[in-house]
Amino acid sequence: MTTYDADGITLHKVRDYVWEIPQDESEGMRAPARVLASETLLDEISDDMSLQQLKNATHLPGIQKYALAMPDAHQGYGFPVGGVGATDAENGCISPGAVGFDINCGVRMMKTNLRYEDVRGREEELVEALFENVPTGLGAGGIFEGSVADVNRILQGGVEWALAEDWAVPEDLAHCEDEGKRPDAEPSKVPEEAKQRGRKQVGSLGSGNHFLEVQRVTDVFREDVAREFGLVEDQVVVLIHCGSRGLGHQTCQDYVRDIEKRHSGFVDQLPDRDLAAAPAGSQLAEDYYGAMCACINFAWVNRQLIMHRTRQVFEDVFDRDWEAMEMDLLYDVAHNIAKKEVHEVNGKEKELFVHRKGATRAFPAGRPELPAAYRDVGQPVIIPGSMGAGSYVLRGGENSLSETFGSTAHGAGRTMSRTQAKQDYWGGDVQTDLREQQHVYVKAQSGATIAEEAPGVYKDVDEVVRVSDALGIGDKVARTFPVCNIKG
DNA sequence: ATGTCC
Repeated sequence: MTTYDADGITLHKVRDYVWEIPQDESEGMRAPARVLASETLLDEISDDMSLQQLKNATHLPGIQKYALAMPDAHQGYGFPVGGVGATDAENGCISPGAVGFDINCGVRMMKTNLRYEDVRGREEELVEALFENVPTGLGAGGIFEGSVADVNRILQGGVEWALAEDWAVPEDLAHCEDEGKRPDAEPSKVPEEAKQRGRKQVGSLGSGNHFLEVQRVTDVFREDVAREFGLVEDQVVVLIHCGSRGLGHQTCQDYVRDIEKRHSGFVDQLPDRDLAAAPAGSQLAEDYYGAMCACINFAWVNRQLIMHRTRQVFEDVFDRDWEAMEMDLLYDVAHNIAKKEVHEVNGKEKELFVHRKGATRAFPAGRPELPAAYRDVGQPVIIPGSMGAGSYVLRGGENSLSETFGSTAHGAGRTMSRTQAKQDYWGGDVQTDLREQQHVYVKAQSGATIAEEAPGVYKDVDEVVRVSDALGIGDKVARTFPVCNIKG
């Protein structure tokens, strides 16, 4: 048997791109763990704490089948980014650390009918107009600023609120995961302080790896699926990557603390306090789930307002109505989320909390959750790469339901810490190189953010996507390359 | 990721 030794953790090769850490009950593992990666990616994944964190995740009560690391996995808070963990929704647990601090950090892609030649030569103008109109960075305010009562309406209604306030058209809802609204949202369970922070953050990009990028489609791999998605070579598209800002962060933080306090016995059984989980059925598990669903709605509204503002910017720059430019939403996918979903486990349908932290839902054709537009083809999966490498659109793969609880990767995944990146790169140089060598126009609030997000700090997104495609969990449909990018 | 320290 082929094995891979990673500093005290031995993985057994199950088949190409599938590696397993066998269950050791004496250690308290309640299931095996699996890493979906090529050996190249495994070399990078085993370089940080992510394999130990993945092993720790198998200790979560009620964990089903195996804890999973996607090809882009790297270490996170308690639970790896690029991790998937499904727990029994009745007798298991829910873990905020396995969702992530940025609840419903995610990405949406908006199409246009513009061609690359329509924007080439106007990058500077476009990037300036976007930077002027879309709030970026910390403390920049939001496109919409309201009262706590407004925040409550957003938390409850999701994109339905945006539609009622003329920040959306009905087609936007029809092209968003869950139609842009988690019905399980309980705004009353979101901490007051989180709502206060959220008041001024509705329609704001934030900082770190969040960005808005105009891109062009460079490659189409599956013509039939691309046609269904409305994607063609040379088409201009817009990618928006951001989350629930301080509101989601505060909510996660408060619930982790509460869980550690009120379920200390339960948490003490786990190998890492940062994995803190509330037992399914407990009041706190219910409260966290309701609050998290509300934060999910907030993040969808956040991306919706940014997208709608982008339509207005394009109207100004290109002097045409956005409808005439066919600026329609392709899809919006969550990257940090836990959801009640029904999956088959040992031949039986079971309701699970599927934690996807830095992982994308990748449902194939036929799943009832999919919107009408994609029910017969499979959902679009959007995987941002780096500013120098481009991004991918995939289609939920047939094998995802049996292999990954309907999930695949979410990005390139970092290989270098932010601190290290700022030592190795200078923002101004990265910006100049991108412009002169790759014709990519970047504008950011802070040079440090550009350094932190230098293309060199990321894994090879082509390799991540190649593995997803080979495993049949997410099929390659199209590739894009940046035109211009704004960030915090 | 994040009013990058309650």
